[in-house]
Amino acid sequence: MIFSNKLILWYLQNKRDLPWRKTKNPYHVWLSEIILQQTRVAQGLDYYLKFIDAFPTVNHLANAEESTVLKLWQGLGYYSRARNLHFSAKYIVNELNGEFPKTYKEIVKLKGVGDYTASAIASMCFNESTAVVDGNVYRVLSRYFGIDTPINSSAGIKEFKALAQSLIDDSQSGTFNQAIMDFGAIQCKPKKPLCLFCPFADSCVAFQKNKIDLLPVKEKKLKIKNRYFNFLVIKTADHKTILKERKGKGIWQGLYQFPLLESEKSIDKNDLISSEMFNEMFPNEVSISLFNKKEVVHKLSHQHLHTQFWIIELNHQKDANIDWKAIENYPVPVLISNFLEEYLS
DNA sequence: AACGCGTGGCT
DNA sequence: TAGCCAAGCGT
Repeated sequence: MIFSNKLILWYLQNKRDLPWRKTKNPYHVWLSEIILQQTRVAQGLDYYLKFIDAFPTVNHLANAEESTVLKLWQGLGYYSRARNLHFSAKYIVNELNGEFPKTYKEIVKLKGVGDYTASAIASMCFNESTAVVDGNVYRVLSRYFGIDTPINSSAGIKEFKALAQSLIDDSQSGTFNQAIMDFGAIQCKPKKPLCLFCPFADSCVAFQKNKIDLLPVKEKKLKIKNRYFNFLVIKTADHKTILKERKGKGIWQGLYQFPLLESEKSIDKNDLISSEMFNEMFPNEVSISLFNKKEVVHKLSHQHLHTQFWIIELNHQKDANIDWKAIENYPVPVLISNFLEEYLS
């Protein structure tokens, strides 16, 4: 039996029941695909339901404030996805007359939509025969065909895309794409794949050669950087504080946080008091205490943030204009929301 | 073309 | 535990 038929047969018996599979509404499918980029189904599912509820159509999304979109996205990570989603919703409403683009070529022009996402939407919603290549597809194909080209090399990206495209069932491309991804997620898992019950076992090169654990091949990982964050948590006598929006290019763009003093290494109270930033913000006497006796280490994929929360109480601060009760309306990183939960409990 | 971008689950 | 990985994309 040819690859696609065997795969789809497996899929029909094993597929997961997921809400975005009940529809061909391209806006809903688009939303689900953006949420699921580098994100597990279990983590993204609630966000999908919340977004569909808050923004039932692309018009609703386009008309929202960016901070509202980010607030709903809070906790999901990779926040550029939310900003690009919102940007593209406005583009669809304003430039495309509210009509979702219908071909791969047009869909891939949306900001935040690359080859994978455009292929997924085009195949699932518009029956265009464009093969998806995500982490699951790399794993399934590298194992089944015994390909050791690094999946994150430019040669590998081309090779696997062409291979996937050669295997796709043109008459049911959307089903094929979902099938190969579900197969990778459920059966051909990264660790401990279910080879003993696998319908492809007798023709899988990696299984036959006992190389399952060696594939796929991935080139070097990047080094993790340590950073030292000191948040100045201001509390005035009339229950006000300061939050600042993160601008620029780094992490958490568009999210809010307490005023931040970043240092080269961990600092103590004396270091804090003698810093330029501290003296500019607090020319008069204030009460300072370190909230977390042990450094909080917040781990991002590429940075470890060694964090201290300094509680600074004072009578009045001219820039402190956010009521403590209003903090919950602002989108904040998980690091900040974890602190707030502990501090306010 | 390599790197930056979050968070959480699994081993 | 520390590292790997997850329905990738932008620059």
